[in-house]
Amino acid sequence: MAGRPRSFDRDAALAAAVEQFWREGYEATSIATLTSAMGVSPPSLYAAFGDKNRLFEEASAAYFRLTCEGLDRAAELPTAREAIVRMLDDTAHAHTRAATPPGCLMLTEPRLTAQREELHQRLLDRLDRGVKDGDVPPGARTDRLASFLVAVLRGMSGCARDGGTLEDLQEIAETAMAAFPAQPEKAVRRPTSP
Amino acid sequence: MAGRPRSFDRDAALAAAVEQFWREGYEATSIATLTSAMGVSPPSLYAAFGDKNRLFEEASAAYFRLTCEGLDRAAELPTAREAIVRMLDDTAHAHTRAATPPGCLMLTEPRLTAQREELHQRLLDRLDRGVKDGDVPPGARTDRLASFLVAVLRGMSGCARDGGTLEDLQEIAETAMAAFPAQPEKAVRRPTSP
DNA sequence: CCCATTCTGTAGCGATCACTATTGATGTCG
DNA sequence: CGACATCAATAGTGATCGCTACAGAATGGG
Repeated sequence: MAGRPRSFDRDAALAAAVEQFWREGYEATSIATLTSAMGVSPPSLYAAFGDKNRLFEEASAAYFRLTCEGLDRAAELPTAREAIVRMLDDTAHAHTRAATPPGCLMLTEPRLTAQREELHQRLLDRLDRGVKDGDVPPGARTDRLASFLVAVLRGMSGCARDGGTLEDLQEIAETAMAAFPAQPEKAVRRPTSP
Repeated sequence: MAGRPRSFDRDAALAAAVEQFWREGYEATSIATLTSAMGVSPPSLYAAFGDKNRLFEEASAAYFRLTCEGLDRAAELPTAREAIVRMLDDTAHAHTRAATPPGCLMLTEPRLTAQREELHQRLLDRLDRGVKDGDVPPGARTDRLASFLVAVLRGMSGCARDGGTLEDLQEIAETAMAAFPAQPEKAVRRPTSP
């Protein structure tokens, strides 16, 4: 009932697939480049991962899981502002690491709309928690802010793809944070009319 | 010395090519879809436009020219803030028009890095003019601001590609404008120490 | 050992890729 | 009209696409 064991590390092969999809995107990545990068012949690839679509789904899910771990760690910071700053800075680093392709698979790949929506939701959740905790002003449009942040993240990814450096991305993030609503003061000062 | 005249409108065919590249990108657009959309047989296409690369260059150049016309019109507004607001709003409309594909060819296509650099330069020029005109504070980091704005534009394009509406994009633009430096006051008030 | 089972590599499937040789149609010229 | 120049359409180039049939190699159970 037992047959010949597979001769390659499935996780390592998947990681190689992640990198390929990350670097070139789904459409531009061919089975030939995948088999070459993964060190696996086509029949083995299809036996282990199904078809190109399912391999991509598994690869993007693995990528997404890692990304979310970073987001969750940043979200634990005491205030929403600190959490968002950390997320943006982590992103700047992740998009410009020499060991990995520039930019972000999740933010670039057209078919990963669902992942981007989940990213939006996670940002929104952290912002709403900030409102509840009192470190974000109660009138803040958290939904708009989350959409804005997703747009900025996307812009950072694109900038990295175009050769932007870590510093370039950090400057974008820093500039974007100027749009973050100011911390509410303990006593709200009523503006005086002229 | 004169031969048979071409039986199709070159400009109309180019416009159809622009739309195809705009909708699907360079790689995903095949000669077959182009000839179908342009109403031209392959040999005619190659005779009139060279190869796929040169057709794309001509198409993206035409797209870019139209985009720049809009930017130049917006740049004529009296202050840099007004100009940028207008640019963002025009972009929101252009990315969500029903008659054209969602998003932006220039901001999405990987190989159009040069066009994005020129966009950055145009934004920077307008911001620097704002500093010279006095409607942007002299200490403003216009280069960072321009990079930030390109990132936001890219984010808006991506949002539109994911199905974002005109209102979604306008909210992103409005939120981004909170990062625009405040108009300098006539008399600078020195902050008092506590 | 033999057999069943599962993996591996070669080799190739039909379809599509960007692109073009060939042939015939259609125009302007003398 | 005939000569010539240019375009258009069919058909097909070799290469590559995603994917798989087939045959040999490596395991565990009897």
